[in-house]
Amino acid sequence: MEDMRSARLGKVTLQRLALELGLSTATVSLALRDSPVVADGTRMRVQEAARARGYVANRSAAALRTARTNIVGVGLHDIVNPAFTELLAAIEEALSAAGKTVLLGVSQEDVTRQTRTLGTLAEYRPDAFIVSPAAHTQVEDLKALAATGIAVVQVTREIEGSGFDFAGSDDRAGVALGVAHLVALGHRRIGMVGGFDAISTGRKRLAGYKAGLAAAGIPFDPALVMAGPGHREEGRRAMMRLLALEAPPTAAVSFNDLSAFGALMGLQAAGLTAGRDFSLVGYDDIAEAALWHPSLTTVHTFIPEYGREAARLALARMADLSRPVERVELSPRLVVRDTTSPPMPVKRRPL
Amino acid sequence: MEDMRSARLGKVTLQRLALELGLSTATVSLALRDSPVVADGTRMRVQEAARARGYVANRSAAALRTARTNIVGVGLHDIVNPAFTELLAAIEEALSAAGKTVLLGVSQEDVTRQTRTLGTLAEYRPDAFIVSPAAHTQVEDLKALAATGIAVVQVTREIEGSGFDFAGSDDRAGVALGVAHLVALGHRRIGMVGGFDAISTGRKRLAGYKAGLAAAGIPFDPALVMAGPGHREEGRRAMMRLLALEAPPTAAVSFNDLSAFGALMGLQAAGLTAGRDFSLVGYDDIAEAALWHPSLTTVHTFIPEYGREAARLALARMADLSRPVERVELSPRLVVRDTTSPPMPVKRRPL
DNA sequence: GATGACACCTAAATCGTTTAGCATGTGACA
DNA sequence: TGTCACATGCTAAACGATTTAGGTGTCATC
Repeated sequence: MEDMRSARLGKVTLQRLALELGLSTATVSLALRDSPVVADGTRMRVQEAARARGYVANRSAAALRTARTNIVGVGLHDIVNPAFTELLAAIEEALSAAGKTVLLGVSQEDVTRQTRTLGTLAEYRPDAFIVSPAAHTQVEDLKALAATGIAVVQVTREIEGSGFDFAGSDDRAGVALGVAHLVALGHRRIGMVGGFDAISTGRKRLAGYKAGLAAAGIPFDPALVMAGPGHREEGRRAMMRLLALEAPPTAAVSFNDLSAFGALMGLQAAGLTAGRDFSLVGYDDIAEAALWHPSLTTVHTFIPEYGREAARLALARMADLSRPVERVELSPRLVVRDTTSPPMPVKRRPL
Repeated sequence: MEDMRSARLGKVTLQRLALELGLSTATVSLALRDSPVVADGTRMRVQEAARARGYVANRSAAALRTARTNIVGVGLHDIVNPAFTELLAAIEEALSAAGKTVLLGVSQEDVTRQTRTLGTLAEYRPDAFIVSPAAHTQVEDLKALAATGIAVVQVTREIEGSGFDFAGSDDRAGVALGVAHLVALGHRRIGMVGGFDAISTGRKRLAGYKAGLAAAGIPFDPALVMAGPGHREEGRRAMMRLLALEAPPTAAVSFNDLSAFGALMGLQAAGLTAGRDFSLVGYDDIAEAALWHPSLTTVHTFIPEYGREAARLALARMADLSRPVERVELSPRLVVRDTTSPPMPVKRRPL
């Protein structure tokens, strides 16, 4: 009884298929993969039988033999932020189109968890890793991944000096664009909401902020920088603190759209209207940005594009481990919507 | 230095480790997995050596031998909708805590793509599948996955009569809650935005809409149902169409928050204010709902909770394939915010 | 009729683990 | 001294695919 069931449900392997067809496993294997060395008739017979018997290849076995898994490990520090969801979706789509499958790991911005997660992923011997490293990741953490000859590509964030491929946006230029826009509108006192030192994007975006100010000849005032992770809640608090300053800014750029949304809430809570009483520029241009009320002026960073680039880099590197390191930094574009306007002409507060 | 040496000496495998330690692979294997049959001293020696040499187990080999991969295939029809992102994040977290890794597949609501994707995932022999099936998925499509003895769990959506475990929200009750809320506010003419027949959630939510009306003794009017997928853009169009009716509704429930956001935009475009001129209830309560302006009254569906439930069901079923089928339907909760209010007392339009 | 050339297929050796079943060594005990 | 029990490790056979290095049969050519 048990036998019958297991016989019926019995796993159909290459060997079983070969047996049933009176062929060798070699021929069946080659036939299934459309090798030109097997005769057309045989190939069709094999493929037909495979279909009929519901044969499903066993990648573990193939991987063991070939040292190729067609798996790409994708390690992100967060997937709930819509920006990273878009990124993940783009990476998944591009890889899947190339016949690769995504093995997912999420670090939650925690290096310990990242080490554990990536270590586990590594046991599956992915052909490549695409990683957006958690804050405080060290060069060695990434190097360890590459040690076994696995391609490693950084996306969005990078560990400077790691020497791995990178795809992301030119964050420095991007935030500078936002500042330039505010300056052009007439703002001189411009704050920054969110962003922190422990990640490359934080550093690059802060640098962009400073560069933008410098280009306009505006001195940098550290009091106007409200560092923090890119959360909504954190953005709200940052805005409250900006508004509570002795000499509050009339405008701000922010680390990402999420913190900008929080900042918008902060403005609202303070009875101010963005785009009239205060100007705000976001970063990323996630779908929500256009729909917010008022709609968010922000910097569009082509996330799906650089997600696809990351996939391309991974495919290229796994094809040739020794190719020159490639960095892809897409130029962001300013998208002017309703949260920016010239500064209020007169009194905002008793200065 | 250490790295370079091990890199030069080639891949460090169990066998190599065994050789270097003067032990058999059997012993090393057992030692690494803390088997009690190996002496304490030996175990420590082995584990120390493994650490020192940077040994990374090869899951393909282990999987081949044990027919266990510790992989769970997660097939979603969409990951960009924040509701599914939250779901994915919850599933990933729960599985990862149980030592399982997520192999991701996205169907984009396309059965053909789903078949291909899940077929590919199957080659990796996941211990279980957690699936939110694309529209028009047939029972056989899922059965095919389970054929090889893989645990299959449905999440969010289900294929009725498939006989697989399921975790989701009680959508019928949920939407009925929303309708009841509108009825209690005094609305009698209530529309429905989004949702379609080809998916179980569409059917269940429509049923909830009808049930809600019936409970209030309000006749069902098919003209008030604007079916469609749960997109923002589609919600906007649906609202425009509702407002263009001869006798437009004074309120509506919607298939999900995304279509509700679209509907809010539609209202705004029509110069109406949600929560004053028109009442709207969303579904899911994604983070964005509370932040929208005005904030969205919606039905909270405990997405992370049922994501975790799905993970639990998958773990349970992979431990015991013959356990009784389990369905988990969490009861949603109405969250009243600012988009609902009593109907405008007098004229809305020339009727 | 020997000789290749060619088309097609096969035997067998891997890949790195796990595990059933057996071997060895050591004391305790009769 | 012989026997038993126990602790500890080892041998060897899987697992299911891929691939190298042939093997076999057929046909044209010299």
